[in-house]
Amino acid sequence: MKLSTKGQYGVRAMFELALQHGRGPVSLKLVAERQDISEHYLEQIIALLRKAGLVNSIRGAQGGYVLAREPGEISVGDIIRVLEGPVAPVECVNDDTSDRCMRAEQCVSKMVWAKVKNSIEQVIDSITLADMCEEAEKARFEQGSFMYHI
Amino acid sequence: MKLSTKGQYGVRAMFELALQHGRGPVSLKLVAERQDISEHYLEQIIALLRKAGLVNSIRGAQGGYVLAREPGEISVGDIIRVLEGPVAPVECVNDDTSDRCMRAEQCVSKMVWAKVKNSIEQVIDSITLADMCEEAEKARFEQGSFMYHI
DNA sequence: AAGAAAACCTACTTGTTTGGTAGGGATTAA
DNA sequence: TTAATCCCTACCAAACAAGTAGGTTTTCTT
Repeated sequence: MKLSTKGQYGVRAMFELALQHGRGPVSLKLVAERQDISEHYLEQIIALLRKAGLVNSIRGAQGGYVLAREPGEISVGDIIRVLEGPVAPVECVNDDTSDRCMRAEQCVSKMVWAKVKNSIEQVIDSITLADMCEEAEKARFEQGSFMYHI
Repeated sequence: MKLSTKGQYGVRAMFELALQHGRGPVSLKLVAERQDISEHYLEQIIALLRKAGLVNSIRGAQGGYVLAREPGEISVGDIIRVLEGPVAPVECVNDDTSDRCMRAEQCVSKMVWAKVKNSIEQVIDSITLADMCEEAEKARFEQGSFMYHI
């Protein structure tokens, strides 16, 4: 049940863009620096997010990336699905797959995976970048005490 | 957010043992056949479950495996943690790791992963093999109509 | 017009994991 | 004693992860 760095980096990069939202394009260099991610690797990740329509790019000097929608309109789930594929823990509970379940016993395990899938989706689809920004703002005021009550 | 076949096969094998619970040892051959899993591969998987104390083995002819505890005392989470490691979607929310979070921003994403982790754990720790058997029994009576309302 | 800052692109690399297979040895019921 | 069964180590091919390398193209600034 692991997330690859692609998903992690992607969320962190998008969060960084959300923090700067409304203040013009942000260069990848800055994002990579602030989030401590290899710039070149991040380039490949953000290319996927661009193709998926979650960010827009501005080329040339002083260019960079901006969120394609408001931070409140982009959820963690949107980002993860682009970078990691569908959240189904096993293939057979994936909506895209027309995979038939052959026996009743398998159905029972399938039900377990479906429950896992739903609970994950409920979490990641309910948290938007705006929520994360708000949380960060809150943390800033609480002066680090935040770290102790995650 | 994928589960490897190891986890899937493991749960299905344990479920099979639960169905036969109380009726003596079940050979790996039978389990593999019924669940359509490579016997040799399953051998490696069940070895891990044995070392973790979830099943006991009886060697020799007419031997096999039995659950080490009652089906109601073994959760899906117990099985998955043995075969897939801790359920933390990212390393930094793993209890075993003494990984310090360096910046407040990272904390925000960390909080997201912690929520995901908790919701997964709540599901897999609350479903026992006994629950799965009960569900299978129910499905048997509903004569296949079960398949359509997962 | 020149230079630099940026996005964009394809290919390569290195190590790890996955999902097994091969080939035996040890134990025990019949 | 023999067949069924668990037990063990080693090996393997393919895929994936997490980057690096080395460019091209676009556009702002001077």
